[in-house]
Amino acid sequence: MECTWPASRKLQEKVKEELLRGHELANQLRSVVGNSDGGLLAKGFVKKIVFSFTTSLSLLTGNHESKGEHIQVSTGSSTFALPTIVESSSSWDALKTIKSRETFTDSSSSSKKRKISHSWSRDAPDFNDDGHAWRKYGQKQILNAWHPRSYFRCSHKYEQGCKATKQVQKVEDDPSLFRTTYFGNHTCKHSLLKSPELILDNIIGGSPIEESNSTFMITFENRGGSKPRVI
DNA sequence: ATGATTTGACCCTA
DNA sequence: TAGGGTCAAATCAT
Repeated sequence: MECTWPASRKLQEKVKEELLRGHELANQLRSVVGNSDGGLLAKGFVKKIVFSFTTSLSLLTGNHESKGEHIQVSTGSSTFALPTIVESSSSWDALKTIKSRETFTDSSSSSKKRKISHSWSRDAPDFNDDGHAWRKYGQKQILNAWHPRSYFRCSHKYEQGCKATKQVQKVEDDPSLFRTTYFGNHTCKHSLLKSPELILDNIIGGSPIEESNSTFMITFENRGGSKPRVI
């Protein structure tokens, strides 16, 4: 009956920290690459990013034995599986905090809605600091969720055909945080980069990551812009 | 007056 | 058919 909630939560917090850090560094890397050839600076950032994600993945794979369940993480060009860190039978709530409906698909889950191939989500106290102009076009109460989900599209959708959208929902465990899930790339002129994709070598595989030969791509739909914006 | 938000209805997908 | 995603008219804010 009782689950391993506290331990899992602590772990999740750590993982979240690391992933956010990775994202932060990725943004810096994009700036560097965007302004110049990159070179050594870019390499340094890439190393740090790799380390962040390595730490996260080690936490996910090292301390908790998989029971055969996996979360599929779609990164656009590739999909890899991570073992879940919750007990399969004990904690639906915990599972919910980890799995975004669109970002992750669980083979045993009953998630019904459309599959989204490019998405990325983050938890932050402020959901409107991503440097883009968004326009809210809907809000819905979601089944089994305490908080409604808000739907935003790029303000330049019609003038420039930008297809970027995002969904914002309060984190159930921590209502002071907003979980923002981004879909699609910004194609509007205000975007600094067209497709912020990072290809990282030596990541993942389930084995020591430094020694892995696999390659995977991380796609961030949001950009660390500087333009203050209003929703 | 204009643009943004709200909200109920409708559409689409699993 | 249920439920998430989007539309669009009404309302609100500037």
